[in-house]
Parts: sequence; C-alpha cells; structure tokens
Amino acid sequence: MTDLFSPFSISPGSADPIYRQLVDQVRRLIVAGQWQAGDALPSVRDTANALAINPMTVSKAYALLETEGLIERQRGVGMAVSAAHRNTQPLKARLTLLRPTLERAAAEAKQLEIEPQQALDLYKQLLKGRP
Amino acid sequence: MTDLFSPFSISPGSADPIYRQLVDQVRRLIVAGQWQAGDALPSVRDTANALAINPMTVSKAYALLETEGLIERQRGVGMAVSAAHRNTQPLKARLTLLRPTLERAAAEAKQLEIEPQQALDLYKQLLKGRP
Amino acid sequence: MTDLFSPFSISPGSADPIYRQLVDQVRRLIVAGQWQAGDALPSVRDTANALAINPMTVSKAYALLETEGLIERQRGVGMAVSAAHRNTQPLKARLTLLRPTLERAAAEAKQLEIEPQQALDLYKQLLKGRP
Amino acid sequence: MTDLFSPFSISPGSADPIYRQLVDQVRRLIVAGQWQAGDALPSVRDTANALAINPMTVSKAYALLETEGLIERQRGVGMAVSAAHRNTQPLKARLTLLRPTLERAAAEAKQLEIEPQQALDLYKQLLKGRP
DNA sequence: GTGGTCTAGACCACT
DNA sequence: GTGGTCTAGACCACC
Repeated sequence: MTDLFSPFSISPGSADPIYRQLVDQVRRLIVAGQWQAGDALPSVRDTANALAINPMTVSKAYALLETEGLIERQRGVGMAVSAAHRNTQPLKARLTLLRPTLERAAAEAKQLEIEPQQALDLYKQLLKGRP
Repeated sequence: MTDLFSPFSISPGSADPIYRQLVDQVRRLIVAGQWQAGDALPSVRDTANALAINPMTVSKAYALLETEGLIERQRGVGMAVSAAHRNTQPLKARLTLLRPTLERAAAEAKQLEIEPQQALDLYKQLLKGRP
Repeated sequence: MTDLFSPFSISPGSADPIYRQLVDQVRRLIVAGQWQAGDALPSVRDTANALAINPMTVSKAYALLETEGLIERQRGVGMAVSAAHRNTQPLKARLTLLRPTLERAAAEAKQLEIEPQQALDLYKQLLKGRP
Repeated sequence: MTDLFSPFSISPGSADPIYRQLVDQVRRLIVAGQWQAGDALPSVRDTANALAINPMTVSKAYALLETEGLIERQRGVGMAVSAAHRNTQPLKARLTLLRPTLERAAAEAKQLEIEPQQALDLYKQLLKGRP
C-alpha cells in the first residue's frame, strides 16, 4: 500500500513543467523553514503514486535539488534536506526569492501605465486572498 | 541595409520564448496608448534584423496579435494598430493584464512565509524604480 | 540520413554511466580549447544515432553541461559552446581538473607502500601510451 | 558499548559506495603487509558502530574479501587475514593495484592536452604530500 | 526498502 | 530542423 497523500500539489496543464513545479515547492518549503535540515523527503515512488505521475519526473526534480545543494542523497535510504543548509533562511534571503516576480510585475505595470498606487492596491488585495 | 534599432527588447536566454516576449510588449504598448490606432508596426524584416532573430519568429508574434484583433494586416503595406481597437484601454482592462503576475507573486510570498506588508514594501520600492 | 560518426566514444559497460562519460568528454574538449566558444555541438539525435543510444541519455548530458554553464541552448537551433566561457583554459585550470585523480593515485600508492619513484615510473610509462 | 574508533575512514558522500571503500582499504592494508596473516579484523558490529553505517554494508565488504581469498571466516571468532595469503605482496602485485587509477589519470591528461612532464610534476608533488 | 539509469516511443514548443 | 517533457517499464546498485 502506498501513501496517497503528498505535501505537493501540481497542475498538470500548467505552463511550466511538473518537475519544475516540484523543485519550486521543495525549495520554498525548505527556505521557509517548514522542512528542517535532516528531514527526509517523501520517497520518489510515494510522490509519484500520490500525484499520479511518473517516478522519473519526481526523480528529475530531486536530482536538480541535489545539484543545487538543497537536499542530499542518503544511499539506500532516501533524500533528506541538506545538513549544510541553514534552517529557515533569514527574511532577506526569502525576499530575494520573491524579488524576480515582483520585478516583472513592476515592469509590466510601468508598460501598462498603471499608477504605482493602483498596482499596490491590487497586490494587497491578492495577498489577502481576496480574488 | 535596415534599421538596427527596434522599440522591442528581448532576452534570448529568458524562460519564455522570444515570440511571446514580442507579443507581450506590443500588447502593452497598444493597451497603454503609446501606440495609437493606425500607427504602423516595425516591419518583420527590420525587427528580425535589429534583434538578430529569425523573421519567422517575428511573423509568428504578429500573426498572434492579428488573431487577437489588436493589429491589422494592410496588404502591401505592413501591419498597423487596429482601428477597431479603442486606444488606451480603461484602467480595469490594464489591471487585468497585470493581475496574473501579481497573483503569482502573492502565492510565492505566502509559501515563503513573507508578511504581506513586507512584500508590499518590496513591490513599492521596485515600482519606484529603486533597485 | 544521419551522421554515423561522432566525436564521442563511450563504453556501455563502464562503471560510470553513459551520460557522465559524455559530460566529461565535452568538458575536456572545451576546456582544452578544441571546441571554441560559439561552436555548435553535435545534435542530440545525431549523437544518439551514432552511438546507438537513447536520445534522452544525450539530452541529459547536455542538460547538465548547460547547468554547469559550459554550453548554451539556442532555442530551435541546438546547443553551442557557451560564449561566456573563455576559450582554452590556462594550464592551471586544466591541472585542476586532473588533480583529483592524481590525488587518489597518490593516496593509493601510499597505502600500498609503493615508493614514489616507482609510482612515477609507472605513470610516465602510461603517459607515453606504452601498455 | 562498543569501540568508537576504527582503522577505516569512509566518506559517505563519495562517488563509490561505502562497501567498496571498505574493500579497497582492507585490501591495501593486507597487500602492503600492514595487516599480517592471522590478524583479526575489526568486528562487523564495531565497525558499523564506529562509522555509523549499516552492519550489512560492512558484512558485504567482508564477504567480498572472503570470496577473494584475502580474509577467512573463523567460526565463532570473527574474520582474520587469510593464512594462505602471502604477507606483503611483491612490488609487481602492488603496482597492478595502482595501475587502473594511473591509467585514468593518463587518459585525462591527454584529453586535457597537458604535457606528460607537467602531469608528472603534479603527481610527484602530490606523492610527497605537498598539497 | 531506497534512488539511478536506460530504453522506446509519443507529443510538444520553438526557430 | 532543434531540444524538452513525460510515460511505462525494465534492470541495477545500495543499504
């Protein structure tokens, strides 16, 4: 029997590939401190089963994260959050990860000639979860 | 020889394809009213030369914009901003174009456990052009 | 018709995987300056055909080299030696790539209590191609 | 409680598996004559404890060495260096064990277009323990 | 049990 | 033409 629940959620029809969605989610979970150094990651097979995707797709995501140094392979055991990585990155580091998207949003607002205050209002609304 | 300058700027190494970058830029320039109805678009060949990209890539971008109704093909002359299209879209329409990116930024802030106020501060800074 | 020759040579039964063998060979060819910045790499399909292996295996090797920054993807065209990378690395850089293997060889000689001069003689012989 | 010291040193993150690292170390210690015929090997459990690895991994290494004839199982006592095996192998045998690594180093030097003399100089340096 | 590698083949996106 | 992604399934190595 396999675990049918997964900490990940993917949208198969999305623009960016499944493996990339997984990488991004893991990265944020670690950087935000929700996953601590040494914590085991869900196994490739369990994740593949739970999300109904191919194990290789999960494996590819994990391989990239290993290259990045965020997670480590423990042979015969599984993958774990890298010990070398400090738990819960400081606010500054987390803002750095958020920045690129906000930079793009700023560029777009400018091209659309939307006033900063109006762009800020929309963002505020979305941050509160109001659709 | 052709014009080596172009109103467009593309980044060949970017995540989204060149044709998409072109489409987005044209759309924003028109919607923001910087390009008015009847204005001629830079020719496919000039644009391709200036940006050192394949003419078919530019052509594909224009074709999509034509389908969208934003620009019109004037036989023997080139492409022009569609007359049917109201110049300078209302604010609401422009905010709709900005929304997807801000939605993504909101989702990322949440996953990174960044407080709304801090995310807003960063966005405000970027909107002011302060790097 | 496809190219049946390839600049690569692989040994399918080797200890390290095929994709790794490819990565190492490309890396050395570039670092040694035999492949210059901007040079196109053999296409994934051609290489796969010539070596009678799966295209994905070649693709995986290229993806790793791209991550490493040694080669660049030119969308719709193929892969090329990265322009950012200086052609023909200086001797020092090349020695750095050789060093790990020689360090291992030194450690093994020590454990086997082989005199330095005798280890050097063997290495000299092998460098001359004498089996 | 068991001995927390071990004559072995392993690197868990290395390319080659732990059991292989153990096999190679035992082999060199015996062939070099540092471990004599009849000497007892550290017990599987002690070694596993000291290195914080799975006992089965140590057991596998010992099993391979037994197959190789280098060590013998003494029922109820443990493993010992094989009596049948001549202590301190002749130089030729020890060079044979060193050869594969040097062959690889020679191939790499050639691909990197490093002159034999420069490769030899580096190896000489490393043999002297100068980092 | 764990992940890694490779294959064969399909489909997609880009130029 | 180019590479990218995913699938289904096999086999291997390691612990």
